[in-house]
Amino acid sequence: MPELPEVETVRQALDKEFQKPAVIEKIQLLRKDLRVPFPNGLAAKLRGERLLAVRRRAKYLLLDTENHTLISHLGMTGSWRWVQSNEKMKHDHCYVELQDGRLLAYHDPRRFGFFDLVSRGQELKSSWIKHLGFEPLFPECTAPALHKKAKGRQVPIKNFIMDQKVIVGVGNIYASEALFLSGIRPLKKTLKLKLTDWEKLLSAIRKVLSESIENKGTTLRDYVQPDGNSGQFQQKLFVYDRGGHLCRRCHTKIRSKRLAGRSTYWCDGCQK
DNA sequence: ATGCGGACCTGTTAGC
DNA sequence: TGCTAACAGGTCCGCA
Repeated sequence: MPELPEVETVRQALDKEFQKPAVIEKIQLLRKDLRVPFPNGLAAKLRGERLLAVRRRAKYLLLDTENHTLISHLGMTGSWRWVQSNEKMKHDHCYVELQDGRLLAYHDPRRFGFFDLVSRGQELKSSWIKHLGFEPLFPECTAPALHKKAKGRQVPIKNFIMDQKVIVGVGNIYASEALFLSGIRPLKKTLKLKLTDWEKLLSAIRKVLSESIENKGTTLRDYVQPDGNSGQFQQKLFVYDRGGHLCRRCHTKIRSKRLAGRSTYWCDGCQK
C-alpha cells in the first residue's frame, strides 16, 4: 500500500492527534507476530508512556514516547486508524488504548507490516533503518549525488529508484509516475542517465511525492488515512494502472510490462 | 558487488 | 455457480 506520501499522511495525522496528551493505558496484541514477531515486552514497556510525536524515515513511522521509539512499517496493506470500541475489524492486530479513551487500531490483512522498539532516539541502531538512502525531499539529496551512485549500474532505472539503499520512499506507483513526468522510459539502463536526466528525474520525484502528500496519498485498495478517509491522488495518476488506455498528454496507448516482478507502466510517446 | 527470483500473507478479480 | 490462477502499495534472503 503505502509509499512515502501515504506514510507521510499517516504521520501528520497521528502527530496532530498526539498534541493532545496521549498517554498509553494499554496495548493489546491480537497475535504474536506480523511478518516478524512483535518486539519483546512491547506492551509492558510502553504502558504509561506518553506518545509525544511521530516522525518518518523512508516508509517507516517513528512514534516517540518519553523513553522509546516505536518503529512501524505498514508493508503492503497496513493502516492505523482511530476507532470506537465497537468498530473492531478482522485483521486488526494491535490496539493502543489511551487514558482519555481514544483507541488506535493497527490493521493489516496481508501482515507484511511489522514493528520494532528501540530506546528513544536510537532508531538508527535498528537494522531496518540503518542502510537507507537519501530522503528525496531533503536538500542533501541532489542530482549529482544520485548520478554518482548510478555509476556502472546496469539495472533498469525504475528498479534503481525503487532501491531503498539509493533513495527512499519511491515505490511501485510513484516510480512509474516520476519516470513519466521526467520523460524517461522505465527500462532505460541506469548508467545511461546523464546529469541533466538526473536533474529532471529528481525534480519529477519531488513533484509527484509532494503533490500526492497534498492529496493525502493514493488509494487503490486498502490504504486509508487514520480518520478512515481515502487518499485522492489516484485521480491524478498519468500511467500507473492505465495499461491500454490513452496517454493523457499525447493520446498514445499506455504500455505495461512486468519488471522485477512488479507491474510497470509508461508512454512511448512521452518517454524516451 | 550486482541482479534476479522466491518467500512472506490474505483478499479480490478475471477467466474458464 | 464454482474452481483456479494471477495479481496487489514492500522488503529480506539466498543464489548465480
